Amino acid sequence: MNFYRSHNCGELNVKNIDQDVYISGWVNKKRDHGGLLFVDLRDEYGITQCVVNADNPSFNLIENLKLESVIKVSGKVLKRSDDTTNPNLPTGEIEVLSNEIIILNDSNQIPFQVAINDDSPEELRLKFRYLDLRREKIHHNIIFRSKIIHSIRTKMIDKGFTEIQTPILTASSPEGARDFLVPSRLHNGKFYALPQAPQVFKQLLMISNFDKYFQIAPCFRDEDARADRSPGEFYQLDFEMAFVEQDDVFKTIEPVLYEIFTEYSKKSVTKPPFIKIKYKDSMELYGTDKPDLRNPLIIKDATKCFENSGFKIFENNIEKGFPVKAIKAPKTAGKPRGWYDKLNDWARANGQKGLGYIIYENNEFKGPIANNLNQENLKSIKTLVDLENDDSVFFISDENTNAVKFSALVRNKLCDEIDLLEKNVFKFCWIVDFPMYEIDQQTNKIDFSHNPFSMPQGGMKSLTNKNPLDILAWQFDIVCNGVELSSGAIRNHQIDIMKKAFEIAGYSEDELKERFGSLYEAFKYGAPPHGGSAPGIDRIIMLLAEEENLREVVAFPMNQQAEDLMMRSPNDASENSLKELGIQLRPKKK
RNA sequence: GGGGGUGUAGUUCAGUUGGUUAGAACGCCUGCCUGUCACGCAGGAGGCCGCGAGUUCGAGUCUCGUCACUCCCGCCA
Repeated sequence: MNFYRSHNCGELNVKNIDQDVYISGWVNKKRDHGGLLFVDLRDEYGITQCVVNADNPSFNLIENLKLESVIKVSGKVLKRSDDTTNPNLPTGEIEVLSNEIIILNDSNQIPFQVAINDDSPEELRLKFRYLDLRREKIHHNIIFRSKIIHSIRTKMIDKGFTEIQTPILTASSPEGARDFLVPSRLHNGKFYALPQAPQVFKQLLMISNFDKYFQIAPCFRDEDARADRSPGEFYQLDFEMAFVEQDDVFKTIEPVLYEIFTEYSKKSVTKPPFIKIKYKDSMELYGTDKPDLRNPLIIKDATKCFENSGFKIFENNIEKGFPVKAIKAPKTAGKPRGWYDKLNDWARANGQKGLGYIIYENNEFKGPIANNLNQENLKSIKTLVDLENDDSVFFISDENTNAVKFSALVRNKLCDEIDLLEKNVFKFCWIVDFPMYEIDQQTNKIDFSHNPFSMPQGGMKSLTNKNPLDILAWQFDIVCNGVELSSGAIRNHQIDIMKKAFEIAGYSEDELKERFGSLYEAFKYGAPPHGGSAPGIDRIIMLLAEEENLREVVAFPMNQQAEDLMMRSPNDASENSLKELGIQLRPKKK
């Protein structure tokens, strides 16, 4: 009890009848009957109807008060008559008959409705984020976020993890994204970098004999945004364990994710152990390394079916070394011609020449491609994708990388079109056995395909004996409903293997020392084998809150251009600051 | 850096094949109203149709450019 409230706006009920109370909150709604005024007073805990009679000295004041003003209402709790109770409100059986009303802070005309959840322009919502955050849905998302993070923290600590903070102002580390730089005043011309992840620090903590480390870690990357990728900054459940193998990491984090997802959602959740899909298989079956397993469609390689088929377009492609991919669309033979045409248009809009298809109906193959093929080819296709009556099958042919990418799109599109996505379920899987190296598309040179911290499978033996492109890494991702939640690895903790790994990617020992100086040194003093992962907190919450966009689960997000419209960030630096930092601007020509 | 979508009142949206004075709902203002809870009734204000060119007798509508927001690709675990 203090000056402002004896109760909050959500707790009064029939037990409080006849009590003198005082409550404070925002004016959510007013209903003015001339001689009688209803005010819905709102705080975080609920809404209470306050009645203001015409003989109340504050009547005129409140009648003219703008919505979202903050007031304190003192009065008596009355039971509402049966015909005036509101079953939609927890406080709907009572009301507060106002006596004294104090305006604590009045509001200007609000730029968008707070009491109603309509679609306001995102630009306005971000500019007036404090108003937006009052609105029911997003307000609850932020509370939801807090609960989930609390729960994650408890579970990690219960599992024996130690929470440790690592520096924000640090040095550039070689994760691969662009760094945010912070100029140093004490060292003119030098810069701190914000961590892209606490990667190096968590490995150093392993070397420091912290057996199990975790942190709800802020990460900063200067890369372009997506709906599921905040520009600038985001949070990871960063964890690392000493003396572990890949399966130990899996066994540790699987129950945490399973429990979080079952506690905070009504959907059914994959039970541990989550299935493991090899990277290579995932690319082949789903065209992506983050497959949505709610989608039952799979991709088949139909290249052989079109060899010497008489269908010139694909045959020419095959001669160039391009594959043909096939995806069965079950029970779509009855779809009108327009449906197929529309998919064809969609394919063109996505940069393809078209989207071929064959319809299998009444034991006959139909459609433009079918007419070009002989029965033998058609039968091989039927067997390949297991065509049943009334199914159709779609074909993608392009240069391999494009074909794989586009077939993933087609797989999603068809699932969407035929409404095959399994509902009310979170489907987890591990993607494992990522390749250690890949060919850089631009330079045509061998480079690390993930980060260079991972241990190659087979260790030094693989590095010396195998074709680099055949070497797998102890590198894994966890994927849920097509969203990549995290990636992790068993790390490379041995200098000689590291030297060799870098040598293969074309980096000298000097470069290794330059980029990994701290780890390179530390590995000389007894580094335990270790590994870990870092699930994205924002993405987990986005999935659980069933939101399509990260901004809906972040209190103060930036827009897609990485601007904070409310704080007006980024902004110019004052001449004074620049001078002190020894920085002269070099404006880019547009 | 590239591609798609959107841009009309404070907000959500409608606006025909290019054709009078650009509409509706919510919000706002004024008045009325003692039982509403999406209160009701009557009246009213509010528009550089994102911006700039162009085509046309005539542009919210067509063309080009540009800006903003958003989604995607590139980039990024």
